[in-house]
Amino acid sequence: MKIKGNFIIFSADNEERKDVRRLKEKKLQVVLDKNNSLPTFDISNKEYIKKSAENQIELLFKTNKFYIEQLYTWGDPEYYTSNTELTVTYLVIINKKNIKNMPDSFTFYDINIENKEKANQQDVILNNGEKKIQYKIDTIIKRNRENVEYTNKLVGKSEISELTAIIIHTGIKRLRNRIENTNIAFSFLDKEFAISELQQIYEIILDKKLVAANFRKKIDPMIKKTDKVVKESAYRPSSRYTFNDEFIRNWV
Amino acid sequence: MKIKGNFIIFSADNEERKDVRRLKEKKLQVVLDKNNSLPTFDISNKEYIKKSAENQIELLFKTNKFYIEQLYTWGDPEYYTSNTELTVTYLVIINKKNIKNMPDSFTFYDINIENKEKANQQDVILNNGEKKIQYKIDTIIKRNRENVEYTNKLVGKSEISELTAIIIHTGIKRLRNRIENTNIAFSFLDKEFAISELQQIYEIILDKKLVAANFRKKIDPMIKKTDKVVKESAYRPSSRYTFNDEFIRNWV
DNA sequence: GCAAAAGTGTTCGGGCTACACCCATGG
DNA sequence: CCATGGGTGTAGCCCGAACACTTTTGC
Repeated sequence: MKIKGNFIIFSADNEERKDVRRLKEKKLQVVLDKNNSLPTFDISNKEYIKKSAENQIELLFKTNKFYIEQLYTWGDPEYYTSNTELTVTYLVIINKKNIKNMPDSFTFYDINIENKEKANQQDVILNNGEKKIQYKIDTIIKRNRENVEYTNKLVGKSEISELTAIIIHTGIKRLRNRIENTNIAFSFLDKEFAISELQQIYEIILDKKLVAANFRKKIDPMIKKTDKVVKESAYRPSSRYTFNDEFIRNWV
Repeated sequence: MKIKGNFIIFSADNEERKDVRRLKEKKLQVVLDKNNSLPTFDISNKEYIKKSAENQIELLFKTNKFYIEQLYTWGDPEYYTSNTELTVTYLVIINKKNIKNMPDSFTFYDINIENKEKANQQDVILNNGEKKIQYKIDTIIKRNRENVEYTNKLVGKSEISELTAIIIHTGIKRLRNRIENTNIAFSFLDKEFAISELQQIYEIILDKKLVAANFRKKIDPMIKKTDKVVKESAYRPSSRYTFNDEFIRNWV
């Protein structure tokens, strides 16, 4: 049986400012290889699988600063045109500023998800500036006493494979879960950041606007104020904060 | 590379009554094969991996009523004495009353977790009536800005393999998460049940006593009252309830 | 009557939401 | 001076925790 590992790599990048004076807006991004597939790695027989994954990320981006966790193992032969039969996916969060090098074939695509009213179908547009990849995903929910089962289907044809679309979908769901229960949000940012930057990470992952005053209070125990002050916009400068290492939550 | 699938199968059984008049107490149980290992299945190249897992459970227990979800894929060669190099684990919840048949080599072990005060070490005792398997698990937590990493280690020697111990540990953690966010609790019970039975499922999974009055209110939207009344104990009979199919939550 | 379990109601506090309001900045 | 972002305070609401209390049953 042939096994492959692959990565769903998320990052958050600043878009162009709408107005010189205003804040930069962040976008959630994902890395695709040039053939619209996810970056892969080989699972060596002699190496701890997570170590293989970590080593590959270090090799690809020449940094050891990133978040990584196992996402899911896929084994539906229908998804494949290749002869791989099992794919172990790792979810990675990386701050672009830590990337020292990257294969030419990789590009970061902005993720835009539309059709939010219709929860069972999502229109996704991936955009790397040069190329746009569009697709629709249906979510079918089967509920009964024994189970709640989600099945995702790619609707129609797309440049992207069904498995890739489903992995992106599953990855975003995992991010949404993790951002509420862990400190993953900080992995998107520099060591020191403005609260508004952190809020933007929450907003792009949860895909909704948050009230700044309330957000500030909610994340207060997770952060520490530094004595540094930086101007993000043309307006009042903000203090820089860091992650509070003493913060403990019942991480799941 | 050699791949195996295996199962961490949970069930809840009634213990002996302490007093004829009192309620039966439930115990969380797990299935082990006779060599203290977890039941396995073969991952066929031609079959959807989840289907392989489901088919095997159906074959082993002669029922199609069970809950199943993928738990994790393990690949640390240190864990193995055998020549398997990758193990995909599925978590299964089964109500014993639905089991029509079972291999002789399987037994259900009660799970007792002690040393609760010391959160970083757990004493586990598995007991099937005839045999007791004891072991200790250490949880090492590494926290930093990029990650919160849990590493579990089997302390000392045990009749159970380290991977098996870790899978049980991980399975219980998953159950705890799922019981708060999904309807898995109902998979342990008959279609119709008393609220106290449901509460016992929550209690054995969360490993703490709950206040009946509050529990009742909390789960009220998830259940429907039937007109059936049954005596569980020698005292006031309870109404039977069923899962409310209309109940919708943001299942993760 | 009593103990245990089924079931209802009330109070309290913490956390989230909404929102008013202040300060700081530069165009 | 005004738009925008940084930052504080407060009032209302919902939900969970604690607990008092009633009802039902068998011994």
